[in-house]
Amino acid sequence: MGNPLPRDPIADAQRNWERHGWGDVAAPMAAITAIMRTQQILLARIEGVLKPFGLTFARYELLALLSFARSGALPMNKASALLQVHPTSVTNAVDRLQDAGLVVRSPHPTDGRTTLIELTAEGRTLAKSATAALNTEVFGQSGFAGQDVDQLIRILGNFRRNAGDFAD
Amino acid sequence: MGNPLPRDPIADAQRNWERHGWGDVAAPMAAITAIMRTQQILLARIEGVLKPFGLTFARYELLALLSFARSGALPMNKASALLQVHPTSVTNAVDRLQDAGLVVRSPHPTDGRTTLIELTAEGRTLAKSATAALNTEVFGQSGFAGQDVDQLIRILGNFRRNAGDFAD
DNA sequence: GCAATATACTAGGACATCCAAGGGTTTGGA
DNA sequence: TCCAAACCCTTGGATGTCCTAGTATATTGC
Repeated sequence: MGNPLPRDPIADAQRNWERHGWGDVAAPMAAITAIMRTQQILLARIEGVLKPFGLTFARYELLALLSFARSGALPMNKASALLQVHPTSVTNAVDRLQDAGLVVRSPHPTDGRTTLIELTAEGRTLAKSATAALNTEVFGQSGFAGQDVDQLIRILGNFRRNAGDFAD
Repeated sequence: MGNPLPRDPIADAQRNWERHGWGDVAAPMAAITAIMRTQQILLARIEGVLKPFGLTFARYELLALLSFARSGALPMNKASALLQVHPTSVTNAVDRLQDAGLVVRSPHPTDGRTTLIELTAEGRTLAKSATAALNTEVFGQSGFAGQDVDQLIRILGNFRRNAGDFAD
């Protein structure tokens, strides 16, 4: 989307914050802005790898989640909770995955309100291929040093727990 | 969007990865997934604080950027580069900010291709208020320990440099 | 000087996310 | 037993992001 900038725009923002008398929150501001930007970079890489499979990250995540469920099926509300996205986002993803023949909707055997999402054979195969590609091309070359990976997992894990993501 | 889960879904995913023989990339996968989720949490907090001001994060970022430019004006392509988003995203944000009377478009004095975005008095005032609110309600209570903030800035700064964000 | 190339912005389209609302199903207490 | 409250999914609308053209203006090179 552009060439490298001569200077780090986030470091500049941090300096601006300090210059305006907000030095006490300049560092967390910079950290949070860096998280936003890093997410954007990673998402672009992931989408790039998934594109040849006809998948987006949102759809891949759902496919991967289903592939780890023993039965290959999950209620939509369960998927929504585990992926931590709004139920309407799951509806949207399932619509498209179903159109692509990768999942099917089936009624819950005992609860008439619930819809199960079920992986098709084709969906399971594609999930495997896409995962292999992501492992090789993204996770295997994340650009994070081993020790930094551990730091990130620890720091962000604490943050997510405090934010109410999980009780653990 | 939901209550806390009994267990950390990302730690579960990491275990699944290991169980399937991808132990060598399970940790980076978990770190990257955690970044995605953390971004989502932070964005929701920020949007919540900005909503009373009639702003979204994308619009706020542009407003804040302009407020730090000495003249209060920037070419659209410059804004696109500094915010590191696609030019069409800037067009979109400017359209809405202009409708709200917070910025105006003006022609570049010497380059007929370029459009300048200029902060209005109203826009400058709102930027100040919104920044104060974000500093108090988000950056001032980020939930990150002081030392962890430094770690994040360092780790993500290295990542962004390697990703080609800036030369520095 | 003029054509070819590069740059700047915008229009249209595909996706994803959230919120608000609506219709069907279960559950639980009176 | 039965109705209100709770729960589940979907539809419709607002935003934001990106990509692919398309139009207009500048620059370059011959």
